[in-house]
Amino acid sequence: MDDIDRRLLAALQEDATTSYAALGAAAGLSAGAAHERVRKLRERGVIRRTTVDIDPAAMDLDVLAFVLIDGATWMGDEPTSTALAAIPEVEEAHVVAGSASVLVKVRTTGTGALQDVLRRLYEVPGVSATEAVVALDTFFERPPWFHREAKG
Amino acid sequence: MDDIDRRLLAALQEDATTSYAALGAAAGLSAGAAHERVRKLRERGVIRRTTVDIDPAAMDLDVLAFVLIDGATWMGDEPTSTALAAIPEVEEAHVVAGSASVLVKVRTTGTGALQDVLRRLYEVPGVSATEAVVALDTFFERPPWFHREAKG
DNA sequence: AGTGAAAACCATGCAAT
DNA sequence: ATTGCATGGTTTTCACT
Repeated sequence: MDDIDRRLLAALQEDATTSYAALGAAAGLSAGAAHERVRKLRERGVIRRTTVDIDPAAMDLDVLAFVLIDGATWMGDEPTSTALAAIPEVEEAHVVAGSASVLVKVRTTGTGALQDVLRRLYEVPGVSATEAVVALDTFFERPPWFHREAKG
Repeated sequence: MDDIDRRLLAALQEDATTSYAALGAAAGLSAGAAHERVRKLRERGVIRRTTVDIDPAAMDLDVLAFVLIDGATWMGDEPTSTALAAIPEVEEAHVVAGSASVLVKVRTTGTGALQDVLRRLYEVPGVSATEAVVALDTFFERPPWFHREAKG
């Protein structure tokens, strides 16, 4: 993981359709060498997948909320993860430190669907209370490590 | 935005390196037609970008926190957005309803760097208090609308 | 809007360094 | 690990439907 790798990752994160020739030019490498480095970045799991970023609004996902979940029992284990992953509207789930046990990010088509997700969250074993923080406007959402300078 | 578009989006979200021939086969279309559909999805902004999903741990981003920000003044406008976007460690920023004004998602290389981000957050005009909820473990993080069945 | 084929372009493998 | 080149596959265009 050197400077060249970081430059390749920055270019790919911005536009993964960039050709290996252009990628090489951006990193000071030939197309073949760029190809080989990217192959290894995938192999090592640094690049987890190549994907498309879809506008949630186009999918009618207009309501975003963060839900702080209090647990009556320990919720940091596998069964909780599986139960939360089974709810498609739950985009992220994290075990957190603080008064809450788990924090989930939820995206739904409306407030009615959000209410339904909260109902399903209460059916997850251990959940004793929830507090929803509803987003009114999203300033921005960007990938981790986006556009940061590749510094040695 | 019909069933075919949803099938194309689902396939691309799972693996954006899929060829148009394979994409067409998955959606019941020729390669040319699949290409044209995807071109239009990009044009309409449904597909915002083609990108790579990078493992944060590979970038030494080991600490994740959600910070609830209280504001002494109205923070729902442009200057706040710009000030928050200027902090690279801030991955997301949302105006929220509830006791807090803004919620940000922050990823840093350690607790020291997190403390530094909190310091910079206090320098954003209007910020009167912050409450950080630190993630101990991430169950999962997936794209919006991931892997949902394309139903009419 | 979709098809099928042609043409331009790119990914991928390889010999050499 | 990188280069330059060859080749096969893919993207992209186009006339037709």
